Amino acid sequence: MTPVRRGQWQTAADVLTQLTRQPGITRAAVARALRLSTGSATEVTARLRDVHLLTEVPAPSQGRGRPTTVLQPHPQGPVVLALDLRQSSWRSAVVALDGSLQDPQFNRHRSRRAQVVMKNLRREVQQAKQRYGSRLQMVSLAVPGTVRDNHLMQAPTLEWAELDLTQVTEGTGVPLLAGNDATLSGVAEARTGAAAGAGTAVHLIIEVGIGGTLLIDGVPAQGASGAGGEYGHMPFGDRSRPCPCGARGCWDLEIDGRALARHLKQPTPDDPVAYTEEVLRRTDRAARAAVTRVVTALGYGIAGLVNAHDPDVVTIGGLAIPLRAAAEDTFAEAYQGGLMTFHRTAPPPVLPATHQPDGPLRGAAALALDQLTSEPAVAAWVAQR
Amino acid sequence: MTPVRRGQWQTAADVLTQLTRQPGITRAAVARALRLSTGSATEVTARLRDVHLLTEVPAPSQGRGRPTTVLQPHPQGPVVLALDLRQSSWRSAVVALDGSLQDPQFNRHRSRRAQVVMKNLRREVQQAKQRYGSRLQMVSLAVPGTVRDNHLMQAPTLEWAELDLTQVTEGTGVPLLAGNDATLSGVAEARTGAAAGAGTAVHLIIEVGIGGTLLIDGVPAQGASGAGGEYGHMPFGDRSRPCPCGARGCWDLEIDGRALARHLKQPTPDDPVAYTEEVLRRTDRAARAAVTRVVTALGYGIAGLVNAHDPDVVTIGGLAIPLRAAAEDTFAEAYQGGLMTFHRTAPPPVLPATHQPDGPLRGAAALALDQLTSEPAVAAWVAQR
DNA sequence: CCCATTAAACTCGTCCTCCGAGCATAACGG
DNA sequence: CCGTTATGCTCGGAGGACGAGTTTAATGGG
Repeated sequence: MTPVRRGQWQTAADVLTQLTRQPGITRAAVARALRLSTGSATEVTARLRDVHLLTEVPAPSQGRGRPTTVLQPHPQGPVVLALDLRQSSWRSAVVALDGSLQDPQFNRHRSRRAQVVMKNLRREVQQAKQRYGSRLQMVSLAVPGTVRDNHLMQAPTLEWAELDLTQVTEGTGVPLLAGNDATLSGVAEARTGAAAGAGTAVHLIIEVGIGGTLLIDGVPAQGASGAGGEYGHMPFGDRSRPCPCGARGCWDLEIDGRALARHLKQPTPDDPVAYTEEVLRRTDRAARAAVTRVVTALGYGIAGLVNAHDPDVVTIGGLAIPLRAAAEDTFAEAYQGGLMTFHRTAPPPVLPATHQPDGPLRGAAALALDQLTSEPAVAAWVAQR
Repeated sequence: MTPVRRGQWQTAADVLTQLTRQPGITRAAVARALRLSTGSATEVTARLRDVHLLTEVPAPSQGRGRPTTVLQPHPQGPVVLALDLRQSSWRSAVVALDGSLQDPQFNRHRSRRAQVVMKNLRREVQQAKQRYGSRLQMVSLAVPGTVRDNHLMQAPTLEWAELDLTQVTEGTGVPLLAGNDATLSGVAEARTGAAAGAGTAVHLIIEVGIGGTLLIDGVPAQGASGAGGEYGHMPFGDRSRPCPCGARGCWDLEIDGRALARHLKQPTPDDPVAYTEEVLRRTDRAARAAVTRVVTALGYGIAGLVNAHDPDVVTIGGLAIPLRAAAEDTFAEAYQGGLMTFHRTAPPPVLPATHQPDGPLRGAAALALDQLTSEPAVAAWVAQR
């Protein structure tokens, strides 16, 4: 086998990366972005066409000048299977190099037992493998829990024990990329959502507890083993209060349905999300007071994260959006009040996430595409053919 | 986000980067690390020699085989002036491409007034410019305060108002790179210190308050404007307590000399560092109890950061080292107790920083060298000659 | 309706880097 | 002293990117 020369496909890989970042981009736009001469652009696209990585279709003309072409993934090009596992359902989509979700599927769990769910996911992977063969280059899986080296460590909503997620791709030989759903929805926001273009972004999502991630140039800070972003377990709260995670005083305990129930002197709800929505609909003083306390804890915590990370923007998802909306002034006051003085003149905006239901799926796809459009992966794809 | 384009001098830049990471590295070792053929290594070193970026000296032979050469910065090569501004003194050193500190200087402030100190620093820069001419490619400045876009925003120890730091290089045309001292000492630890080789590292240093940084692959998470890493202003403390930074409940207020004084019911000390050292020398019960409280706050806070960032290693500097040493069991208990369960089997080690006094200077140099050894900078150096 | 204008694609010679194979060299050690 | 070993050196060749020159396909004013 001929050894692959260093960087041979670097520019080709860069072109593909552009395609994933801006679906529907034209060849001329790519050339401008990468500062390629038109000659180089001609050559690199021809090469990519030859190896079935992209096709070109005439672009609608925009004013004078010879019309350019729109770059599109090749119909025989590589694809990724993106999976999003949730508490009561799971979703899947096939993703080509432009990041568009094809053939999206939604399925309810019939059983929530880990082994049954795993089996269903494995079947989905096997079907994709059958359908796409060697075009299927990667499976990317979002899960609602702490992920570490493709193992699920803690999944409070699913109530599963530690679980090896690689069984999802077992027998297919397709590489797996598993990640936390909050982290991945953050990736989606940072790439094509409310935090698009931000150098540093903080993403937070409240469902049961709070999840999130720090994103630097669209790349999540995953930590040593992929378990980074557990902001819910920073001790922003009352240190006397134990958290199921094992620590004490976690922020988690101050900002979700369990906190509302505690403030309302009710037992811990079975479904904290539904419970929160219910409390948000109430208009009585006790409910409003409980919401105020939770929103205050949210605003202060976000301010602390802004102090620590100095992001361009903060994006929030899940229950954080209606919670803030229910007490906007309270939130603004807590957020401002928690900021260091010099941040106050132009505090980073706290924006609602734009990808809401698709976030984890799109983020999972984006991280997989990062790998597929790396130089070694492109070189390997060419060699494989 | 922006893909790295492989320019003409990419491999040459890679070689120089290797040199900054491992001073005294041999040509053969570089070739192995970068997977270059011996032919390419010969060519790239010859090219770098031609443009005065490095020289080679015979390496002491290590066993059989033709001896290789040690790569060294060229005597006419580019240099960086590294400056470390402290509360009562400032240091400087000239740094060549191997990161070694040449001509280190130590100076006490005669006056601590901002304008006087700035003038002295400017004079140092001008002298370096005179001595090194166009070889002086960058000035890298560490300051004990929050830095944002080369402006000093807050400097509690210096008691200075907001200050434009670019005046330090005014008139010389040399680019300035200013950064927080704690951040830069973290860079030094992550590159060549206690966190060397760590993918994700958290660095914390207590002097007056606590400073620190998150390092990913040796690169500090600087945030949108360079003010990232203000971990001291996360609300790990008592929310009723206002912080001079403008926020409330800051961790800062729980872990330094000011916290000790509060616990001991004494007025806020003028010099919290000296005060802390004094309390650490005391053996009475009240002092021990105060230290215990502070060390507990330190351990819990670090655990929270570990939960959030999942680092390979945590490095601590400044007063954090003697504080922990004064109550090791207390620290270990708080640290363990604050971790999420799955972190407890193999918690990241909390190691004392190894670069102590040189940290900021070495970190400042390292970040400047990152820029000098980038492909565009190498290409620019070649074009300039 | 034609043609100047415009923007982009295409062609091709050249430069540059890196590779690999073959050869040369400088150490060690029996 | 010579075989072994690791490395450096030389040179032909491959391939990507550039840039200058040319061609092409659109617009829009006269």
